[in-house]
Amino acid sequence: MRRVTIHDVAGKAGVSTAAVSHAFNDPERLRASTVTRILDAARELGYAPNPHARALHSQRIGVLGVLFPQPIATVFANPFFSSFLEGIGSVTDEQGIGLLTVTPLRGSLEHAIASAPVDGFVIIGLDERHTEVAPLRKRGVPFVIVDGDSQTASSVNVDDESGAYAAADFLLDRGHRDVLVLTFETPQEHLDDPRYGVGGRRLRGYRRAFAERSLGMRSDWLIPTSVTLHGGDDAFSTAWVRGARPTAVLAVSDIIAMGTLRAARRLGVRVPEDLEVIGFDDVPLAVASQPALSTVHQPIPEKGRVAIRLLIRELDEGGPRERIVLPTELVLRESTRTFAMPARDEIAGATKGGIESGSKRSLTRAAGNQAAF
Amino acid sequence: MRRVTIHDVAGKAGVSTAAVSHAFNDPERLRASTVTRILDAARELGYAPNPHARALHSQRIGVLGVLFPQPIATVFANPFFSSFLEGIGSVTDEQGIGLLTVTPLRGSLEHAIASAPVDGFVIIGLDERHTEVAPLRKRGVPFVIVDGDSQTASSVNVDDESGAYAAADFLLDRGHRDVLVLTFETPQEHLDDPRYGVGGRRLRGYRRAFAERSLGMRSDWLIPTSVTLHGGDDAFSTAWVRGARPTAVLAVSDIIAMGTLRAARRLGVRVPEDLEVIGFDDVPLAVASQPALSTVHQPIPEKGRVAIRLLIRELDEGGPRERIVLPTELVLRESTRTFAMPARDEIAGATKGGIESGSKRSLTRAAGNQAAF
DNA sequence: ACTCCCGCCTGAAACCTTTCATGAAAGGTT
DNA sequence: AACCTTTCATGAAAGGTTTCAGGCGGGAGT
Repeated sequence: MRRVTIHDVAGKAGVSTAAVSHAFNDPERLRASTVTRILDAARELGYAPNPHARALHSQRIGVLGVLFPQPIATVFANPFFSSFLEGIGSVTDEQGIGLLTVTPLRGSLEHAIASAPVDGFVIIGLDERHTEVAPLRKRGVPFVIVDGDSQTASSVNVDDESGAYAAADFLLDRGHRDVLVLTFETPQEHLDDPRYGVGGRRLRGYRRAFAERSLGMRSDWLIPTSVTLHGGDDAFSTAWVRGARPTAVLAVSDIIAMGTLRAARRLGVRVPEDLEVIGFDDVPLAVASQPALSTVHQPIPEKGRVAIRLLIRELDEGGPRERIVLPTELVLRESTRTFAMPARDEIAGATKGGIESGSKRSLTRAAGNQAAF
Repeated sequence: MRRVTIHDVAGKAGVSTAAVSHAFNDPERLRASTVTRILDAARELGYAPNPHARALHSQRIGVLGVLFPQPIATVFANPFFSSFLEGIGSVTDEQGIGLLTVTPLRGSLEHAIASAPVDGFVIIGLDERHTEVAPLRKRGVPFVIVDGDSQTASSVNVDDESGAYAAADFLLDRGHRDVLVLTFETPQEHLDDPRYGVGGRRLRGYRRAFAERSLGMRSDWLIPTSVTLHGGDDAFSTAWVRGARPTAVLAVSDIIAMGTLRAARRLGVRVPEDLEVIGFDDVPLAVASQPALSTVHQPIPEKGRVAIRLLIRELDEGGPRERIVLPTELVLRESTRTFAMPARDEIAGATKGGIESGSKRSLTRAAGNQAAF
């Protein structure tokens, strides 16, 4: 059973293939009666233009790729990425563009990139230094880098350092000195390198707040762990069991922070009375956790939207390269002690757009100031 | 700046284009030295085979689509789908297959389907009755239906009815009579139709348990709501404000149930003392919620894995059509009163494979039969 | 002396669509 | 009646790859 092609339709409608093509792409050029005749024939045969053939000719497939360096299972397990994809998807849906998640295939990201039928990439968690990215440039495939730097492409980042600084500053201000810091697992030599990804930049923010008070971060209280509930749970409880008695925790990611919350509950440590916890990201769940998580808010879906719009613009108009930095903002909820209780409607509104709607605007650094709520 | 093609490489390496093709696809056929010469030239020029051209010829693009009837933002906002995609992704990654999320583009699912460059579809939440699906059949594009029925294609389902029955049965057994039922928003005429999707089947399960005791479900206590935290929160608090005083809640989805938990906390209703709550799905978060949610477990990632494997098999070998029904199982945690406290390691293990692995003493009746995989 | 086979490589067709340049028919003008 | 414009439709090329069916030069078998 061969697939039905434009020729079959042309035959059935008694016209040339060119006419069929026009009927689909530029019906104005044909007499109306011809168009309907062709379309009828097409429907009857179940014909739809072959996307590959079309793409071959037009050099456009109408699909954009989102490139992750992790296996896809890791991606979907992480609420941060879901939220990010949600932002991207809201734009692509509306623009009629498909979305391909590109992850290492059989472990090879290079292969995945080469064989992805897409017009361009949003790349997250990887930057130009990585060997997989360079060939894209060479092949002239446009891309936008998120959470990373680029000399040649547009990038979208968030003011990680200021956000992290604000969180640490807040805790140190309240007198905390025994602060446990939970960070991403990274090759040790890069752990702290601000050029090396999000983790490095956040850590630098923490460090600055310490340094300003002539304090140091204890290196054995800087614990790398995996970005899962379990990772945060494990990191905290292990430290606890070994005798550490922090009065506060700074986590570079909300899921890690939420794992800490869980461990604390199990260990009978009260949050925020005995332990204050501040995460990073403000994933949609942060507001729903128990106690609601204080965290450094970054506009995750917005980040996706901005990135994909930049990419689309580059594709359509070859717009100029841009480097965008979105603001971060410390949001205090129940995992830190505050006098102002969190507003009720913050909770109620969370599912329907919540945080976004409010105050945030300036594209550079709103970070450093305290919560807007 | 034209894209580099196979001709350029052939020219540079001094061979025919066919040789270049072989170097990439079937290097055995060429002398080793020729292969390296060609590959070197290719690398130098930054050549990678054009996926569209390749697909045009081979009739295969190496991408599978997951078809959702909702906008993509809704999809990624729902942990159920994330978990489902996680399962699918674990297989596609390993098999070297790309994954395209196909959602209505500019509101048109039909258009999205026609223009998707994929070799086949996993369709969820839609079945053959829907007009969008029929053309696929006609065009000979293989697909597998999840959570729906099909006369002609393979399908993967879960024993919704038995699972729901078990939940309702459990509550009624304990003497509850004032049970609030929270269900999906659906065109009213189909609300209860078991042929009409997952919601209908679950409702039927609840109803059966009621009927067996000659009880009826009060129709004004059957509340349709949106599948979000907010939806569950809202549905419960609205009912409460209107004077309803249920002693138990059955929700057809965990997110709805979790919304209920949130509302109850706000209203000062203690769970499980004053109110017992049972969800459906057992999303990864259910175990992490506070209190941990009792729910009807369904193997979500497994469902994805089974579906995609079925699809791949059909593509590769044209395997026969199958209808798979995976079991569901009532899992009691903290949102219902039990004497057995939930095992500690159930919580700790949740992030790393959790539920599946161990401890779940089958609390009622594992519904359905074990899957083929 | 002829055919066959071998190892390595190539020419050209096929995959399906879009688009450019062109042609034919119909209708209007002088 | 001759000529010009429009309007509608077409033939053929192009887009990049894969694969089928050889070709080439020479050694082995008969």
